[in-house]
Amino acid sequence: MAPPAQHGATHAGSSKSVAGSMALSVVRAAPRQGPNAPTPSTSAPPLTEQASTSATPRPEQASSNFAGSVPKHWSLSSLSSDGDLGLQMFEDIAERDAPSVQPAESQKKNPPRNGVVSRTPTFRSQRPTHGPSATTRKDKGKQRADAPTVEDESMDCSGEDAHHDSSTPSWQPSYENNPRDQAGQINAEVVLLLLQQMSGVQASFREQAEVIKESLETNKQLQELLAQHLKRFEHNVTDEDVSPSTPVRKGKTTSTRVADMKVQRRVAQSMGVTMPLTAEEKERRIQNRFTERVHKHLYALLRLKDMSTLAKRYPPLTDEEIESYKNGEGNVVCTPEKFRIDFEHPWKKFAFNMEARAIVIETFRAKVRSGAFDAEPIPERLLTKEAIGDAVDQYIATLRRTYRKQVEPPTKDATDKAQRTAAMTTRQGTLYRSRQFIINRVRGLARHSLLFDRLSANNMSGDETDGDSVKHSPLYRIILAEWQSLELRAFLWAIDAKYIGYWASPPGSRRSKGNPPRKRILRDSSRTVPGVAPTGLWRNCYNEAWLAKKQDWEVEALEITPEDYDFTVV
DNA sequence: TAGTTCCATCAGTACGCGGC
DNA sequence: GCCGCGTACTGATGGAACTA
Repeated sequence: MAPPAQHGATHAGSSKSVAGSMALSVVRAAPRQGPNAPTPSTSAPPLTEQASTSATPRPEQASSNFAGSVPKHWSLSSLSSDGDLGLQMFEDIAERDAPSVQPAESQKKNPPRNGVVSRTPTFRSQRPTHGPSATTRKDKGKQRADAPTVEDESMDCSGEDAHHDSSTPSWQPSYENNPRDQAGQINAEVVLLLLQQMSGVQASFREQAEVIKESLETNKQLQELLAQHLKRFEHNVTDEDVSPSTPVRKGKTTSTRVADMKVQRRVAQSMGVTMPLTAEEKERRIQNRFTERVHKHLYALLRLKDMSTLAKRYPPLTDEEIESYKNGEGNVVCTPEKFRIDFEHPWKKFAFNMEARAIVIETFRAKVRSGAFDAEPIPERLLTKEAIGDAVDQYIATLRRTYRKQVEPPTKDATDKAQRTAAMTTRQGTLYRSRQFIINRVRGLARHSLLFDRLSANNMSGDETDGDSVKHSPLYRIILAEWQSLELRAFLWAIDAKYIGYWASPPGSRRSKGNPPRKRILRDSSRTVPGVAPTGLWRNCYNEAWLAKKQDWEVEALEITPEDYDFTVV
């Protein structure tokens, strides 16, 4: 596979350019090493989750397979209602088996479409073929209209519907009163039919039991998986170890933990589960809303429509103005009506700015007291002068940055460089989240969460636009992170291929909406940068040549786990 | 219309430097 | 040594683009 040839399509195109790279040799070598090789096999088209987890039917599969054997409104959730399930099963079996004992005339009325039984391989396909085909079930509505319904057959059992008495088993010894009973040969056929019918019903019950058992097992596995995710989710919030056997890197930043939580939420969503907000997320929302309100308040005091006029509207005070302010002449004042900030002088030590700061705080408190935010009140603990002051100070730092940019605009090169850097950082974040997602979503990859617990977005390799301009669809040239070993790179690219596979054909639905994941390729011209090496990884995660260049104390600080990590991707 | 990726921009944090 | 400021780095956020 082409390295992160995240799309299979890039394999061929990049193979030539990648030929000289060491990474390719690893990637290419993988298929020859067999399935048990330590490096992941990535030569095949990106594996989908379906392929990787085909041994056990997923809940989506289970429920869809079930659709062929139980009424359509039935779902996994129905498992909680045994009584209902039993009734639905009985209805289904009775309906399904009915055609086998229908009078010839009735069978002519409802022949299987195309005369053949065409089915997809489902649980049901393992059953004896005496049941109805999937195509006959498709006509269920019409069949119910034309042929006896389940309810009709139930009535037959009670002997209330005379025209079914020859085909419907009854537990009452009725042959003594049945005219045809007197012709013993007919009775024998009836008995034979009954025996066959009972045998079929028993077999159906056994099959249904198997289906339910499998479904319960699938459901149980799903619940276990979700429980694991929830546990990890909570763990991310509390930053406590799940167990001694799962060492977790403590150095993850708050924002990375937030990103991890979002990934967990997306994983749960892909399984049809909505996770409740954690305490940390609730607190963050409150804090963010508070900060946003303070910012808007300051923005209103400055009477700004947008940031573009900040420096023009608020030039620094002249020496004369400063002197006048100090003397209290009243020519230069800072009031809510004539609010002003001097972005050249210090924010917390320049008297004029100190007064401006106090005005922001007091007017915001007055705004709160007037009931401006009563719809979604701000907690009392955030209404202190200190808390409001902190929020103001943070925003002033941003405003000062904006001011300086307007007074001394950066050069185009500097702007371009900053934009490229920001874009690459964002892509690293996207890469991290997508890798986290597939690790958490695909059961067979779950064990690699141990590795990802020690990684952050800034540990991912970067990339840059391949070529002078962005084309559609754009190609991104990988920037290698020097600290990563070849095995780790190959593993990460294999994970990327998995994600592409999942994105292209998510289980139970069509291709994912939205832009495709970016295509990343390795070129001969690909740059190598030192990158940010995480601590606590296994020794085969780090590049030996890179380690050899490090000082002893630097290597020690990495706290390398003295074991090899098993990068196998199945 | 919804969900995803991308980019540009905003915002928080850490660190270095200089003045006091 | 402390404090304020500037800078760089990093992640979050919002809107555009895109597609099912």
